Amino acid sequence: MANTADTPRSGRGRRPAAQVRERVLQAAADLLFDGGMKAVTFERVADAAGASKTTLYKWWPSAGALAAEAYFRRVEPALSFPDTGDIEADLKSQLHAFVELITERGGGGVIAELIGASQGDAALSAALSQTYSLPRRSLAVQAMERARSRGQLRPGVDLSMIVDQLWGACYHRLLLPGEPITHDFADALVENALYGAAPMPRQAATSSSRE
Amino acid sequence: MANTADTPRSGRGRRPAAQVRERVLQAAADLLFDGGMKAVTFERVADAAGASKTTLYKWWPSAGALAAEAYFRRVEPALSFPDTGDIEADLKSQLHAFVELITERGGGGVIAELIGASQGDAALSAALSQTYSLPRRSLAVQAMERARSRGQLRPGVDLSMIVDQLWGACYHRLLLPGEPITHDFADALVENALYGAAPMPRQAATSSSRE
Amino acid sequence: MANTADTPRSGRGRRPAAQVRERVLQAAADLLFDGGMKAVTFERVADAAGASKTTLYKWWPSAGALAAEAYFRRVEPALSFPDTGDIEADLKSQLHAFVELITERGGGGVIAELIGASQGDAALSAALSQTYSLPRRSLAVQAMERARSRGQLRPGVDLSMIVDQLWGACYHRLLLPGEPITHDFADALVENALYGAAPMPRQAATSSSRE
Amino acid sequence: MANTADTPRSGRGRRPAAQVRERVLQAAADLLFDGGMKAVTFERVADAAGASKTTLYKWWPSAGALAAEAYFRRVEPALSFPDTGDIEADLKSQLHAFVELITERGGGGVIAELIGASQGDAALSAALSQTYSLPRRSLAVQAMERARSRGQLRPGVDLSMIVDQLWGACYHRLLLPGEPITHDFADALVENALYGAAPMPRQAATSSSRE
DNA sequence: CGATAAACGAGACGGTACGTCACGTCTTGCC
DNA sequence: GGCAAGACGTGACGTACCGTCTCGTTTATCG
Repeated sequence: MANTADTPRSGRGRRPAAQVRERVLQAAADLLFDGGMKAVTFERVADAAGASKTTLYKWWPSAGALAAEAYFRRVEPALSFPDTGDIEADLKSQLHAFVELITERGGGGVIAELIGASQGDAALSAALSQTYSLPRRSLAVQAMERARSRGQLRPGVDLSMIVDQLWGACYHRLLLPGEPITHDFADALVENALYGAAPMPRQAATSSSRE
Repeated sequence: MANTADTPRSGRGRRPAAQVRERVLQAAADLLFDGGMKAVTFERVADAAGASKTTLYKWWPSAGALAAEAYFRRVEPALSFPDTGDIEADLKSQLHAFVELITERGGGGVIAELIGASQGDAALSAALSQTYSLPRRSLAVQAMERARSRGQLRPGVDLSMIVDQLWGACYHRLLLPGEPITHDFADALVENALYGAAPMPRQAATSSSRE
Repeated sequence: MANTADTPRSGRGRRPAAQVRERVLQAAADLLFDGGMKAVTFERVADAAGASKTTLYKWWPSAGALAAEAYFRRVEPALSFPDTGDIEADLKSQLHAFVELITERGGGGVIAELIGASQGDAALSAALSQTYSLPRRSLAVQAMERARSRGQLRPGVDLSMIVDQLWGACYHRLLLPGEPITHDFADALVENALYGAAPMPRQAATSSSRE
Repeated sequence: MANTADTPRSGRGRRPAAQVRERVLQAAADLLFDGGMKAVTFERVADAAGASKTTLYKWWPSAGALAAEAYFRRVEPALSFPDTGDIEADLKSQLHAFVELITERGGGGVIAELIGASQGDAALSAALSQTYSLPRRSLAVQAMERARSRGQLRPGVDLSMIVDQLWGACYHRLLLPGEPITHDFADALVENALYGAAPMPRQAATSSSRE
């Protein structure tokens, strides 16, 4: 009943690993995009891909990890960070792209489910970190480092924290729904991260905290 | 006539609802705190509480929703927001308490798992919003409104966005691990949210500055 | 959702027992005739009759017993045994009526299910014996006693055994399907019960067997 | 490397089907013989046999069908029909054995419950027909055919009907209790089936019925 | 170039949990 | 005081996956 592909199934014996992997990831992505994470089951993926559960267990530590790989294989991350020389514009541009991703296309739900499933699935958590969150954080930090060297950011600021403040705010609204995720919201995030909410600049900008 | 002492419940007939609920929530909390979300199963909770699955299904739409109620019943939210007149101090104080919650005690993992499970469990998501995230967001916004009326925050700022920028940053590090969640991080979050990362105040802010 | 009757349900207080019984038996018969024995459940009957399970438990020892009473209430046994003076004709007439009952109308399945359920339901078994099988056996035996006194049956024959040989044969084909139950079959049963399958009358018709 | 001796089965993987079937049937028979049909539950059998419910569902369509197979596996049918050349003696011998089975040993109740459960359990009904009633009917009919060819039975008699008249009479008393099932009863059944209850042989033994 | 070993599909297996249904017992509240 | 309403513990139902394991087949590799 399975076997959605057109290739007539070469039989039972050994087949090239790459070919099997490809079919599996295709099937997993299909299931993921119209059924969510809970449709990505070793059982169902094996059936849909014409593969065997044993094979899946050999290559992926959990159904979540398989779903993650299938997802990123399909959406082709396109990891790049513009550098126009204006950090405010660059941050806004990136954040707009992110807002686009998690609101427009079905991607938002999938990302949310992946992050959700990664709590309590160590393998998926590791895969997400390595493939998704760490590279993105790193790119953003590097861009801000360049901006800081150009004098667009104060020297003492923790750049990684700013990543949390921008993207984390979006994830917050994605994972704990209740407030909308809009482009205006993205702009406000960047502006506030740069200029702050206080009416006046800090009087003595040097003081550290918790002393 | 039988069991006067230790077995407080005799047989099969109807028992007071409140009593059953209490036992169920106790059992669910126990399972949750030493086994995580995946230990909170209708099956196991019913068994541990001496209740019946049917009863659980009548009162809770999903195991996740039951876990959430059991969690909040036990950790007694203590929802309050200090108002010392100094919004920076108040925000830091609250954020420190939050950092404390999700790092020190076992609460962090549980909260993370609850949020994780709420992706893909609409009932749990609704329960979390209503019981947890919305009230907290509301308290913080109200405190900042008071601060704004005192002139400590610029009039045009979206206060709800600041909540996302502060707490969302912490959730970001909680749910997509890789960077530590520390008290210094909390302080830096508040300071940057108030004063921004740009070296100079906003250019258009000509009215007053360090001139 | 229940409450199929048109009477608008008189409320919650006490109601005349006879009225309640009537509604319950009607509802049970309805369920029985289009759903078989497995549809006659205390739960469903109570719901359909607008009665309470408590009430049903007070009056019937098991769902099977309730089904039996509902069945016999509806099909009105019409217990009578003709006596035309010709025992062969009378037996055939009765057996044809029985064949009619268990083949034509849906009665056959219900009777079979009742007998089936009575294995393992002592209350139903007792009810069936008392209401159904014993009276019928008794009527047939009495008719044959009259025939014997007229010289139409040999003196030494066990008349109750003949009942088993006639009706039991039909039940056999009803309960262990495989052979059809027809009117020819009924005729053959009566004829063989009267004249035997041996080609000649018993050689020494007086001698007993097992010697 | 582990469990060399007492625990013949280690873990979760696949095990030889025949082995599992054997254990399941043993457990089912045990439950059946001291608890009746209502003790033969997929749940309990699976537990007692150390098997999984899924496995049982794959091999048996209903708990009743499983019980039937377990029963016949244990009581080893020993299907044989003597042929001494005297049909009266042979029929009595077989009927005595049947009476023995359903009265002496616990078999009677089990058979009755199996037949009972087969009403409303199509799978069990089919299994009973195929394994139990049809072969037995066939053996008896064949024996009577041989007797008829020897001239011990009249040519026109429906032999299958005689099976119903003999065994059906016993089932009648088994399933609708009220009259005892004895060896004298068995003898009387055979004698009446052969020689009839009428005082004289049929006047015109050739007439057919219902014309 | 033919034997061997690796990898595969298929799927049965022991489990755990699901969500539902009915049982028989019990309490509450209405009439 | 009796009844409806219905919640309760119990236990079975039939299904879905899990992760492990056996089997037979096919293919690539190496002696």
